[in-house]
Amino acid sequence: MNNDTPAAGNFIRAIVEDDLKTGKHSQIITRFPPEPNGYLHVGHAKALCHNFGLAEDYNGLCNLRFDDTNPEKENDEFVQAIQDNIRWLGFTWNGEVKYASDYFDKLYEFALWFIDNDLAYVDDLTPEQMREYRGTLTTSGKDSPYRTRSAAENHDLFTRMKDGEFADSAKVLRLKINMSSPNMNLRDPAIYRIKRSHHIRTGDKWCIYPMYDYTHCISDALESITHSCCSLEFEDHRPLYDWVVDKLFTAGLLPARPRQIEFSRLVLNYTITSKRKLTQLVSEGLVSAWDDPRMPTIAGMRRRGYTPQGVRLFAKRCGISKSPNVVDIPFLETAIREELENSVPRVMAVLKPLKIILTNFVAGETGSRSADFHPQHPEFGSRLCELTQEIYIDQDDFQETPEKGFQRLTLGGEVRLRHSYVIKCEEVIKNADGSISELRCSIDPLTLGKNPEGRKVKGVIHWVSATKSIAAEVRLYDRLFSVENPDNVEGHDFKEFINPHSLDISTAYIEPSILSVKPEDHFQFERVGYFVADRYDCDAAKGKLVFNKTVGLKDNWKK
RNA sequence: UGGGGUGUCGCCAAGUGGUAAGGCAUCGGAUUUUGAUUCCGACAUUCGUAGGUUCGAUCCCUACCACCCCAGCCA
Repeated sequence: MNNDTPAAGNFIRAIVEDDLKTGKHSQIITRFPPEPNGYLHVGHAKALCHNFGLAEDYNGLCNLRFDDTNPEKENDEFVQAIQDNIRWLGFTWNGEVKYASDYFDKLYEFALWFIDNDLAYVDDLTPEQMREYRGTLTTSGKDSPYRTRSAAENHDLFTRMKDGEFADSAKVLRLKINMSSPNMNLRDPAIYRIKRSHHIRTGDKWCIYPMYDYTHCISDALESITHSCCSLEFEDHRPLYDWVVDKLFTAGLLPARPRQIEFSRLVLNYTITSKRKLTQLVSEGLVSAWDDPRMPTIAGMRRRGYTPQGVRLFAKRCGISKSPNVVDIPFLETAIREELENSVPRVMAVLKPLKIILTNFVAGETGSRSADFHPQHPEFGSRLCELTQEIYIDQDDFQETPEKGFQRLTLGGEVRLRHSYVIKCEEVIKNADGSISELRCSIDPLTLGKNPEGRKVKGVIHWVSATKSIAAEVRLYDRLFSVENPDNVEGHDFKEFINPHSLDISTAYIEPSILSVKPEDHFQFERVGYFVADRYDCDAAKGKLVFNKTVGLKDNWKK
């Protein structure tokens, strides 16, 4: 089994344990707050496993809250897909799905409260002017001329903003904090903008929308979130988070004061996790869809054959810290493979067929063996591996003149047919162009279910009956990008690095037991790798068999 | 030249004043009708660098270096 490392003591768990021990909280509540502007990817999977995992492990709750404050980019397809992904990973959110937009009325009232307490003002500066007034990283900003408007005037103006009296972008509501703060986030951040855009939940009710920094912390507090975990880039938003929450909490308007804790986001080499760029791959048809098996999306990984347990194992192994969490794809693949190892049946399939005629095969006399679907798990059942006179083996398993160390079939050499006899290659039949067309081999009749006497046959190869095997479409995947960091190569667009060989479709011949396959059934094709029946295209009843290669087997043959 | 972070084995990652967990990878070896799996064993005298405090420092102090984030009416 996978030696599940104990949920590594990470620094956030240490904080949670301490809060529980000291009685600061009797129960923790975390939250996962995706913006529905794209599909969830492997980086979200890490964050999601952390937030939901924390709740699971400490008997707490985890809310699912869509951060739907920017109607221009958000849509319902994403809302649905995200929920599917989370359920698929096996997590359950607390109560109903929540939306930041559930709090739009509250948020509006609080904005008025900030205004009435002289902590917010309506600003008429244009976006360009605002940028100028903000100053730079090294120079202080300066106050907007509108900063000194009276509370009454601001109250009136903001009300009219809401009522649609002003054009989009004509005014914004800003918090009155400190224009010379070294922290840019505190230089009077805008918290409301005018934007006439149809919202997936609230329709056309609003023409002003609250912004992230203002919305997120208040939403957390309204839900009594105890630990609000996010990625590192929000570290210097924390003073703002605390500023907003403290003001409202002190005034008795909020039930809790959540704590924001930041950890590093996941970086997977040879892939991208920018939602904008993933969107581009889909919209430009560079991949088939968001769930293309080559996509690093949760939906893509699912279609590729990754399992929830495998993804969760991966996330756990990545850990939670504040140092850059850069990992290689094999690290992900190992977790997937490891989890599949003991949970899926094995069958034989030949991807690049080479025909063999068994010269001394006698129908009705030459025997066949029944074999378990998993060597360590007899409970998976068994099936007959029926030998026929003509079989296919994989082209890679034969070398006329073997290279050093090759222990498969050679001319004049012997090899074990898995679950069947030892055979010996007597003759190589070639085409006019010199390529091999078929092999003539003889069976050693004394080797069915037992080792030959007096000699050792080391090699074991897989095979299928040429006449009884089932042809199926197999989709072989390789990494989508050919460089480690496609996102970040100076002077180049990430699309230049798309691997032209990331998808290879071919035909495989699979043993007949495969006929009972159902979509999303996982298998190990022995000696080849793990495959999954495509969840949409595989339909055995209609005679259409389609398998996606999930991940190859480890290959320790050192050439 | 501002602010916020991070630097522990090839990659993740614990630890934190008492002499470096674990996982992945790698390398040996055993078992094996999958060159898979499984199993055993090896794998940082050293914690970005340089000083300092201390009986003792990866952990405290000082300086330095490298890298990441921040100037959206995005999240």
